[in-house]
Amino acid sequence: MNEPAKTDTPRELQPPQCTLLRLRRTTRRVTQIYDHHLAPLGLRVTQYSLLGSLMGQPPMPIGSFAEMMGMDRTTLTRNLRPLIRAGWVDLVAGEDRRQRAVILTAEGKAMFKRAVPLWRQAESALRAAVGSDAIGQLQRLLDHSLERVSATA
Amino acid sequence: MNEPAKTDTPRELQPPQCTLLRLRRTTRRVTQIYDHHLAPLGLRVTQYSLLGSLMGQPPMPIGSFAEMMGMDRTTLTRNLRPLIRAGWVDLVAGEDRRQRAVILTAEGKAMFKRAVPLWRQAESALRAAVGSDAIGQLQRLLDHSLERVSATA
DNA sequence: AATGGAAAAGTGTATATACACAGTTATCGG
DNA sequence: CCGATAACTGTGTATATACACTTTTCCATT
Repeated sequence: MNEPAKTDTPRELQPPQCTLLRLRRTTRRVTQIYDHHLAPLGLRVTQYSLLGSLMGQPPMPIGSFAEMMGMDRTTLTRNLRPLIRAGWVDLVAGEDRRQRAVILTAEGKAMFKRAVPLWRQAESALRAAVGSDAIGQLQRLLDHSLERVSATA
Repeated sequence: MNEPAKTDTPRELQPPQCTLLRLRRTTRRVTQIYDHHLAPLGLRVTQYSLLGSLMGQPPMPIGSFAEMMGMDRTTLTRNLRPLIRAGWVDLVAGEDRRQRAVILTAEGKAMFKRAVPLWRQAESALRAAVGSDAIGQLQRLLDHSLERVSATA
Protein backbone atom coordinates (compact mmCIF):
# COMPACT_ATOMS: atom_id res chain seq x y z
CA MET A 1 0.00 0.00 0.00
CA ASN A 2 1.74 3.16 -1.20
CA GLU A 3 1.49 6.13 1.09
CA PRO A 4 0.40 9.38 -0.49
CA ALA A 5 2.96 12.12 -0.81
CA LYS A 6 4.60 12.98 2.48
CA THR A 7 3.70 16.65 2.27
CA ASP A 8 0.03 15.98 3.01
CA THR A 9 -2.37 17.70 5.32
CA PRO A 10 -1.52 16.62 8.84
CA ARG A 11 -3.62 13.80 10.21
CA GLU A 12 -5.11 16.01 12.91
CA LEU A 13 -7.15 17.71 10.22
CA GLN A 14 -8.20 14.56 8.45
CA PRO A 15 -11.15 13.54 10.57
CA PRO A 16 -12.42 17.03 11.25
CA GLN A 17 -14.95 17.84 13.91
CA CYS A 18 -17.51 15.58 12.30
CA THR A 19 -19.30 13.47 14.87
CA LEU A 20 -21.09 11.36 12.33
CA LEU A 21 -17.94 10.52 10.41
CA ARG A 22 -16.56 8.99 13.59
CA LEU A 23 -19.78 7.20 14.36
CA ARG A 24 -19.92 5.67 10.92
CA ARG A 25 -16.25 4.72 10.82
CA THR A 26 -16.35 3.06 14.21
CA THR A 27 -19.63 1.31 13.43
CA ARG A 28 -18.16 -0.09 10.20
CA ARG A 29 -15.17 -1.50 12.02
CA VAL A 30 -17.03 -2.92 14.99
CA THR A 31 -19.65 -4.45 12.73
CA GLN A 32 -16.88 -6.35 10.96
CA ILE A 33 -15.69 -7.75 14.29
CA TYR A 34 -19.12 -9.02 15.28
CA ASP A 35 -19.86 -10.37 11.82
CA HIS A 36 -16.60 -12.31 11.81
CA HIS A 37 -17.44 -13.88 15.13
CA LEU A 38 -20.91 -14.84 13.91
CA ALA A 39 -19.71 -16.02 10.48
CA PRO A 40 -19.46 -19.74 11.43
CA LEU A 41 -23.27 -19.75 11.70
CA GLY A 42 -23.79 -17.73 8.53
CA LEU A 43 -25.42 -15.02 10.60
CA ARG A 44 -24.89 -11.24 10.41
CA VAL A 45 -25.12 -9.09 13.46
CA THR A 46 -28.21 -7.27 12.19
CA GLN A 47 -29.90 -10.61 11.80
CA TYR A 48 -28.75 -11.70 15.24
CA SER A 49 -30.26 -8.59 16.78
CA LEU A 50 -33.56 -9.13 14.97
CA LEU A 51 -33.81 -12.72 16.18
CA GLY A 52 -32.86 -11.70 19.70
CA SER A 53 -35.40 -8.90 19.78
CA LEU A 54 -38.12 -11.35 18.82
CA MET A 55 -37.29 -13.86 21.56
CA GLY A 56 -40.19 -14.16 23.99
CA GLN A 57 -42.27 -11.60 22.13
CA PRO A 58 -45.85 -11.96 20.95
CA PRO A 59 -46.39 -11.51 17.19
CA MET A 60 -44.96 -8.09 16.38
CA PRO A 61 -46.58 -5.95 13.68
CA ILE A 62 -43.95 -4.73 11.21
CA GLY A 63 -44.36 -1.08 12.16
CA SER A 64 -44.13 -1.63 15.91
CA PHE A 65 -41.12 -3.86 15.45
CA ALA A 66 -39.40 -1.29 13.26
CA GLU A 67 -40.01 1.39 15.84
CA MET A 68 -38.64 -0.85 18.58
CA MET A 69 -35.51 -1.45 16.53
CA GLY A 70 -35.09 2.22 15.68
CA MET A 71 -35.10 1.18 12.04
CA ASP A 72 -37.05 2.45 9.09
CA ARG A 73 -40.09 0.29 8.44
CA THR A 74 -39.06 -0.43 4.86
CA THR A 75 -35.55 -1.29 5.97
CA LEU A 76 -36.98 -3.84 8.34
CA THR A 77 -39.08 -5.35 5.56
CA ARG A 78 -35.94 -5.94 3.49
CA ASN A 79 -33.92 -7.12 6.48
CA LEU A 80 -36.53 -9.73 7.31
CA ARG A 81 -36.33 -11.28 3.85
CA PRO A 82 -33.21 -13.43 4.38
CA LEU A 83 -34.54 -14.52 7.78
CA ILE A 84 -37.83 -15.64 6.27
CA ARG A 85 -36.02 -17.43 3.46
CA ALA A 86 -33.89 -19.24 6.03
CA GLY A 87 -37.00 -20.25 7.96
CA TRP A 88 -36.04 -18.44 11.14
CA VAL A 89 -38.88 -15.95 11.05
CA ASP A 90 -42.42 -16.04 9.74
CA LEU A 91 -45.05 -13.45 8.87
CA VAL A 92 -48.52 -14.14 10.21
CA ALA A 93 -51.82 -12.27 10.11
CA GLY A 94 -52.19 -9.51 12.66
CA GLU A 95 -55.23 -8.26 14.52
CA ASP A 96 -56.03 -6.28 11.46
CA ARG A 97 -56.20 -7.30 7.83
CA ARG A 98 -53.69 -4.54 7.12
CA GLN A 99 -51.19 -5.82 9.61
CA ARG A 100 -48.61 -8.52 9.15
CA ALA A 101 -46.93 -9.68 12.32
CA VAL A 102 -43.46 -11.13 12.74
CA ILE A 103 -42.86 -14.27 14.79
CA LEU A 104 -39.80 -16.34 15.56
CA THR A 105 -39.98 -19.96 14.41
CA ALA A 106 -38.60 -22.90 16.39
CA GLU A 107 -35.61 -22.93 14.04
CA GLY A 108 -35.17 -19.23 14.66
CA LYS A 109 -35.11 -19.71 18.41
CA ALA A 110 -32.62 -22.56 18.06
CA MET A 111 -30.39 -20.51 15.78
CA PHE A 112 -30.39 -17.59 18.16
CA LYS A 113 -29.45 -19.80 21.10
CA ARG A 114 -26.57 -21.25 19.12
CA ALA A 115 -25.44 -17.73 18.22
CA VAL A 116 -25.43 -16.30 21.72
CA PRO A 117 -22.00 -17.71 22.68
CA LEU A 118 -20.47 -16.30 19.50
CA TRP A 119 -22.04 -12.92 20.17
CA ARG A 120 -20.67 -13.09 23.71
CA GLN A 121 -17.20 -13.73 22.33
CA ALA A 122 -17.49 -10.70 20.09
CA GLU A 123 -18.67 -8.50 22.91
CA SER A 124 -15.84 -9.76 25.12
CA ALA A 125 -13.26 -9.16 22.42
CA LEU A 126 -14.49 -5.61 21.99
CA ARG A 127 -14.50 -5.03 25.72
CA ALA A 128 -10.98 -6.41 26.05
CA ALA A 129 -9.68 -4.20 23.26
CA VAL A 130 -11.40 -0.97 24.22
CA GLY A 131 -11.61 -1.36 27.99
CA SER A 132 -14.64 -1.93 30.19
CA ASP A 133 -14.81 1.63 31.47
CA ALA A 134 -14.74 3.09 28.00
CA ILE A 135 -17.38 0.63 26.78
CA GLY A 136 -19.65 1.57 29.64
CA GLN A 137 -19.25 5.27 28.98
CA LEU A 138 -19.72 4.75 25.26
CA GLN A 139 -22.96 2.85 25.78
CA ARG A 140 -24.22 5.50 28.15
CA LEU A 141 -23.43 8.28 25.69
CA LEU A 142 -24.98 6.45 22.77
CA ASP A 143 -28.18 5.89 24.72
CA HIS A 144 -28.21 9.49 25.82
CA SER A 145 -27.60 10.81 22.30
CA LEU A 146 -30.23 8.63 20.71
CA GLU A 147 -32.80 9.65 23.30
CA ARG A 148 -32.07 13.34 22.89
CA VAL A 149 -32.06 13.20 19.14
CA SER A 150 -35.29 11.23 18.96
CA ALA A 151 -37.02 13.59 21.37
CA THR A 152 -36.00 16.51 19.18
CA ALA A 153 -37.38 14.99 15.99
CA MET B 1 -49.25 2.39 15.52
CA ASN B 2 -50.64 -0.50 17.58
CA GLU B 3 -48.63 -1.38 20.62
CA PRO B 4 -47.86 -5.06 21.11
CA ALA B 5 -49.55 -6.81 24.01
CA LYS B 6 -48.92 -5.14 27.33
CA THR B 7 -47.50 -8.28 28.93
CA ASP B 8 -44.22 -7.95 27.04
CA THR B 9 -40.68 -8.28 28.13
CA PRO B 10 -39.82 -5.10 30.01
CA ARG B 11 -38.04 -2.48 27.98
CA GLU B 12 -34.93 -2.68 30.13
CA LEU B 13 -34.22 -6.03 28.53
CA GLN B 14 -34.93 -4.91 25.01
CA PRO B 15 -31.61 -3.36 24.08
CA PRO B 16 -29.44 -5.78 25.99
CA GLN B 17 -25.81 -5.18 26.72
CA CYS B 18 -24.97 -5.06 23.03
CA THR B 19 -22.62 -2.24 22.27
CA LEU B 20 -22.89 -2.64 18.53
CA LEU B 21 -26.68 -2.55 18.53
CA ARG B 22 -26.48 0.87 20.12
CA LEU B 23 -23.78 2.02 17.75
CA ARG B 24 -25.79 0.97 14.73
CA ARG B 25 -29.07 2.37 15.98
CA THR B 26 -27.58 5.74 16.82
CA THR B 27 -25.64 5.86 13.57
CA ARG B 28 -28.82 5.20 11.58
CA ARG B 29 -30.64 8.01 13.30
CA VAL B 30 -27.84 10.56 13.15
CA THR B 31 -27.16 9.72 9.52
CA GLN B 32 -30.76 10.63 8.73
CA ILE B 33 -30.31 14.00 10.38
CA TYR B 34 -27.22 14.87 8.38
CA ASP B 35 -28.69 13.53 5.17
CA HIS B 36 -31.80 15.65 5.59
CA HIS B 37 -29.70 18.75 6.08
CA LEU B 38 -27.65 17.97 2.98
CA ALA B 39 -30.66 16.93 0.89
CA PRO B 40 -31.14 20.35 -0.79
CA LEU B 41 -27.85 19.73 -2.61
CA GLY B 42 -28.63 16.10 -3.41
CA LEU B 43 -25.64 15.06 -1.36
CA ARG B 44 -25.41 12.24 1.19
CA VAL B 45 -23.19 12.52 4.19
CA THR B 46 -20.93 9.72 3.00
CA GLN B 47 -20.41 11.61 -0.21
CA TYR B 48 -19.81 14.82 1.69
CA SER B 49 -17.11 13.16 3.75
CA LEU B 50 -15.44 11.74 0.67
CA LEU B 51 -15.34 15.13 -1.03
CA GLY B 52 -14.08 16.78 2.13
CA SER B 53 -11.36 14.23 2.63
CA LEU B 54 -10.10 14.88 -0.89
CA MET B 55 -9.90 18.66 -0.46
CA GLY B 56 -6.31 19.80 -0.74
CA GLN B 57 -5.02 16.30 -1.27
CA PRO B 58 -2.72 15.09 -4.04
CA PRO B 59 -4.14 12.27 -6.20
CA MET B 60 -5.02 9.48 -3.76
CA PRO B 61 -4.64 5.86 -4.82
CA ILE B 62 -7.83 3.93 -4.11
CA GLY B 63 -6.25 1.72 -1.49
CA SER B 64 -4.62 4.54 0.46
CA PHE B 65 -7.81 6.55 0.36
CA ALA B 66 -9.84 3.62 1.61
CA GLU B 67 -7.44 3.12 4.49
CA MET B 68 -7.63 6.80 5.34
CA MET B 69 -11.43 6.60 5.40
CA GLY B 70 -11.43 3.41 7.45
CA MET B 71 -13.54 1.91 4.69
CA ASP B 72 -13.18 -1.32 2.79
CA ARG B 73 -11.44 -0.76 -0.51
CA THR B 74 -14.28 -2.27 -2.52
CA THR B 75 -16.80 -0.21 -0.60
CA LEU B 76 -14.92 2.90 -1.58
CA THR B 77 -14.92 1.84 -5.23
CA ARG B 78 -18.73 1.62 -5.17
CA ASN B 79 -19.12 4.80 -3.15
CA LEU B 80 -17.06 6.73 -5.67
CA ARG B 81 -19.33 5.76 -8.54
CA PRO B 82 -22.09 8.34 -7.99
CA LEU B 83 -19.45 11.02 -7.39
CA ILE B 84 -17.75 10.20 -10.67
CA ARG B 85 -21.07 10.14 -12.49
CA ALA B 86 -21.88 13.56 -11.03
CA GLY B 87 -18.49 14.86 -12.19
CA TRP B 88 -17.28 15.72 -8.70
CA VAL B 89 -14.32 13.36 -8.63
CA ASP B 90 -12.19 11.74 -11.28
CA LEU B 91 -9.94 8.70 -11.52
CA VAL B 92 -6.51 9.37 -12.99
CA ALA B 93 -3.45 7.24 -13.59
CA GLY B 94 -1.21 6.73 -10.58
CA GLU B 95 2.54 6.39 -10.28
CA ASP B 96 2.03 2.79 -11.18
CA ARG B 97 0.10 1.22 -14.02
CA ARG B 98 -1.77 -0.79 -11.35
CA GLN B 99 -2.85 2.26 -9.45
CA ARG B 100 -5.82 4.50 -10.09
CA ALA B 101 -5.83 7.72 -8.14
CA VAL B 102 -8.80 9.78 -7.02
CA ILE B 103 -8.87 13.54 -7.49
CA LEU B 104 -11.42 16.21 -6.78
CA THR B 105 -12.64 18.14 -9.83
CA ALA B 106 -13.36 21.86 -9.82
CA GLU B 107 -17.07 21.01 -9.65
CA GLY B 108 -16.34 18.74 -6.73
CA LYS B 109 -14.54 21.50 -4.85
CA ALA B 110 -17.39 23.90 -5.55
CA MET B 111 -19.99 21.40 -4.42
CA PHE B 112 -18.14 20.71 -1.21
CA LYS B 113 -17.84 24.41 -0.42
CA ARG B 114 -21.56 24.85 -0.99
CA ALA B 115 -22.25 21.90 1.30
CA VAL B 116 -20.12 23.05 4.23
CA PRO B 117 -22.77 25.41 5.66
CA LEU B 118 -25.41 22.67 5.50
CA TRP B 119 -23.07 20.26 7.22
CA ARG B 120 -22.38 22.88 9.86
CA GLN B 121 -26.12 23.23 10.47
CA ALA B 122 -26.43 19.49 10.93
CA GLU B 123 -23.51 19.39 13.33
CA SER B 124 -24.98 22.32 15.28
CA ALA B 125 -28.39 20.71 15.45
CA LEU B 126 -26.86 17.53 16.79
CA ARG B 127 -24.79 19.44 19.31
CA ALA B 128 -27.81 21.42 20.45
CA ALA B 129 -29.89 18.29 20.91
CA VAL B 130 -27.30 16.12 22.60
CA GLY B 131 -25.24 18.73 24.42
CA SER B 132 -21.71 19.94 23.76
CA ASP B 133 -20.17 18.06 26.64
CA ALA B 134 -21.73 14.78 25.62
CA ILE B 135 -20.70 15.30 21.98
CA GLY B 136 -17.13 15.92 23.03
CA GLN B 137 -17.04 12.83 25.21
CA LEU B 138 -18.69 10.78 22.50
CA GLN B 139 -16.13 11.85 19.90
CA ARG B 140 -13.31 11.10 22.29
CA LEU B 141 -14.66 7.63 23.06
CA LEU B 142 -15.28 6.83 19.40
CA ASP B 143 -11.72 7.82 18.52
CA HIS B 144 -10.37 5.81 21.41
CA SER B 145 -12.43 2.74 20.53
CA LEU B 146 -11.53 2.81 16.89
CA GLU B 147 -7.85 3.15 17.67
CA ARG B 148 -7.89 0.29 20.16
CA VAL B 149 -9.87 -1.97 17.92
CA SER B 150 -7.69 -1.27 14.91
CA ALA B 151 -4.51 -1.86 16.89
CA THR B 152 -5.88 -5.25 17.97
CA ALA B 153 -6.69 -6.38 14.46
C1' DA C 1 -74.47 3.10 3.72
C1' DA C 2 -71.17 5.94 1.01
C1' DT C 3 -67.00 8.16 1.12
C1' DG C 4 -62.87 10.36 2.19
C1' DG C 5 -59.04 10.36 5.16
C1' DA C 6 -55.84 7.77 7.96
C1' DA C 7 -53.22 3.65 8.94
C1' DA C 8 -50.45 -0.48 7.67
C1' DA C 9 -47.55 -2.54 4.61
C1' DG C 10 -45.06 -3.41 0.10
C1' DT C 11 -42.20 -1.89 -4.12
C1' DG C 12 -39.06 0.88 -7.14
C1' DT C 13 -34.89 2.94 -6.91
C1' DA C 14 -30.51 4.43 -5.17
C1' DT C 15 -26.80 4.34 -2.09
C1' DA C 16 -23.68 1.91 1.58
C1' DT C 17 -21.18 -2.09 2.99
C1' DA C 18 -17.96 -5.97 2.51
C1' DC C 19 -16.45 -10.83 1.26
C1' DA C 20 -14.72 -14.00 -2.33
C1' DC C 21 -12.80 -14.14 -6.55
C1' DA C 22 -10.47 -12.60 -10.81
C1' DG C 23 -7.43 -9.74 -13.73
C1' DT C 24 -3.40 -6.92 -14.44
C1' DT C 25 1.08 -5.15 -13.36
C1' DA C 26 5.24 -4.71 -10.65
C1' DT C 27 9.09 -6.93 -8.30
C1' DC C 28 12.32 -10.14 -6.88
C1' DG C 29 15.02 -14.56 -6.93
C1' DG C 30 17.44 -17.42 -9.73
C1' DC D 1 15.59 -13.00 -18.73
C1' DC D 2 11.76 -15.86 -16.58
C1' DG D 3 8.86 -17.46 -13.48
C1' DA D 4 6.76 -17.05 -8.91
C1' DT D 5 4.90 -13.92 -5.83
C1' DA D 6 3.11 -9.78 -4.23
C1' DA D 7 0.51 -5.49 -4.97
C1' DC D 8 -3.42 -2.85 -6.85
C1' DT D 9 -7.79 -2.77 -8.47
C1' DG D 10 -12.37 -4.32 -10.24
C1' DT D 11 -16.63 -7.47 -10.26
C1' DG D 12 -20.22 -10.80 -8.63
C1' DT D 13 -23.14 -11.37 -5.03
C1' DA D 14 -25.56 -10.49 -0.82
C1' DT D 15 -27.06 -7.70 2.81
C1' DA D 16 -28.27 -2.91 5.02
C1' DT D 17 -30.43 1.49 4.60
C1' DA D 18 -34.16 4.75 3.54
C1' DC D 19 -37.09 7.92 0.55
C1' DA D 20 -41.06 8.36 -2.65
C1' DC D 21 -44.88 6.16 -4.20
C1' DT D 22 -48.61 2.68 -4.34
C1' DT D 23 -52.02 -0.61 -2.56
C1' DT D 24 -55.03 -2.35 0.72
C1' DT D 25 -57.82 -1.90 4.67
C1' DC D 26 -60.00 0.42 8.49
C1' DC D 27 -62.80 4.03 10.45
C1' DA D 28 -65.27 8.20 11.28
C1' DT D 29 -68.46 11.52 9.50
C1' DT D 30 -72.13 12.65 7.07
